Amino acid sequence: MNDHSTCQSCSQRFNSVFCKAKEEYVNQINEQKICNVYKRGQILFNEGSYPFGVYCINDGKVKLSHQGDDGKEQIIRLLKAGDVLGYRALLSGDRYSASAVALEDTQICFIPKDLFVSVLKLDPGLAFEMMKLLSDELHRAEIKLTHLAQKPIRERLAETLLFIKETYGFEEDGITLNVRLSREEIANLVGTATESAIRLLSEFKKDGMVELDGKKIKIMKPKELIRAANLQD
Amino acid sequence: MNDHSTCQSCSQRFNSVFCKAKEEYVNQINEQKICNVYKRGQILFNEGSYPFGVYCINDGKVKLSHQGDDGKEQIIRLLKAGDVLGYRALLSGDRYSASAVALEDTQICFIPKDLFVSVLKLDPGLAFEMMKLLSDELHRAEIKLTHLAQKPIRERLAETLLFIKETYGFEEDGITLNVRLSREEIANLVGTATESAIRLLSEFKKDGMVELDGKKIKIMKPKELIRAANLQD
DNA sequence: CCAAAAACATGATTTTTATCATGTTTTAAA
DNA sequence: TTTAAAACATGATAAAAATCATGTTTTTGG
Repeated sequence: MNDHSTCQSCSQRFNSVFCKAKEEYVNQINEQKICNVYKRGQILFNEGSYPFGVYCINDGKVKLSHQGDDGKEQIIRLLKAGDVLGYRALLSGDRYSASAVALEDTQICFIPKDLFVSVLKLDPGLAFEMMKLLSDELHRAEIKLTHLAQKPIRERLAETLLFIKETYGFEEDGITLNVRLSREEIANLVGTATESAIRLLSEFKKDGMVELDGKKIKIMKPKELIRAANLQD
Repeated sequence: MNDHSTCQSCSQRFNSVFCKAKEEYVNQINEQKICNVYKRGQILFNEGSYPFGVYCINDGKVKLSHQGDDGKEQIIRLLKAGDVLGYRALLSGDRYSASAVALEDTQICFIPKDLFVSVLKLDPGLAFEMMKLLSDELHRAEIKLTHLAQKPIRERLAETLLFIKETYGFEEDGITLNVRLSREEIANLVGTATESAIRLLSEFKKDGMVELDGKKIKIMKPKELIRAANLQD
């Protein structure tokens, strides 16, 4: 289960924030990190528990989601190889405000809190990268917030499909979204009822914009999808 | 218009992030900052323009808002004395993604980009404070995102009134919210149509939870308002 | 391979929310 | 002060979206 060699060089291969740290610190991190494999559906951490470090995805996919007051899941981020997670709560000095679950079998490195914090103190370059990362996330969250408040569900679903494409890309065929999400998960990403997401996806299919084959989603007409998302930026 | 002495000691008086910097840097900031007074309705900066530094509110109130794709305003933050703004775009290396407007006559210090960045590089304590600030904002944005996706407007309006109370507090009477916002601005904070916000406020009044006197809003039954907001946390 | 559960799909209905219309009140500028 | 514009208010209507109901298909564990 615990395999150092698996991601000995992960921070080099992928351009995670840790690449921006000074070499000596990168080496320190590589020595002390702990690598694990999480099966599809396994929980990395749970909303409400205390952070003991940060996670860096070596290979695989992870969803980060809030539990709404009525228990409904809201997916707030999708993560891929090279992405870091768990830093928000750690830097705030909070418990986790979201849960992280592997969307497929995933290799993940764990960097202990003390190491992370001490390197962050000694290396302004890494600190800047973290600030940039946080700023970018904040930006994304604010845009999403505005769209959630102002755009109809049809547009938000189109935008979500494009976002999934941006995040995980296509399979070798160049049209199939490279991730398997349930309709419920798509709904929880869009912020709508599952039935609504299903219905709209069927509409998109009827319009020829997508093709549906179980959890496989093929983007047939990207340009029309962009129009359906009604994006100005 | 430009008055150094006005807020010579602002970073001491209010507990802004800059207090956490080392004394020599605080002094440097105090020397180089530029203070201005903005009249109610005046723009500090506009969405799409480039940041040349960060702003620190010495006294007064500011709203930060996005322009939705159809031109509708979405207020994403309310700021008060001691708060810093403009750092998100600067740290991301972006243009401003939001506009800042004074809600009343407001004293604001401007700290040039180069100074801010150089102090940030030299002082890990300040860098940590900035990371904490960003993390907290990100947290707030994610919670708001979930509520926007999952809660009905009535609950969100109640929550917004409580949020205004948390941010600006009460007037001397202990019940009147200490800020004047138009119904439209309240709607743009809640994320709904102006008429809906007006209607719900009237309902709250009928239920005896608030009293309305023009733009003055009095919170008569805070506990019932908390119940109406249906907050678990 | 089979059975049960979960996920998907779609129609009908209800609820929520936005929009439109119209009148009143407040605010601000001449 | 007066007057036009903006903000506020509220009813009526339309549109959007959630919920409920029911059947089908796909997954998954034994």
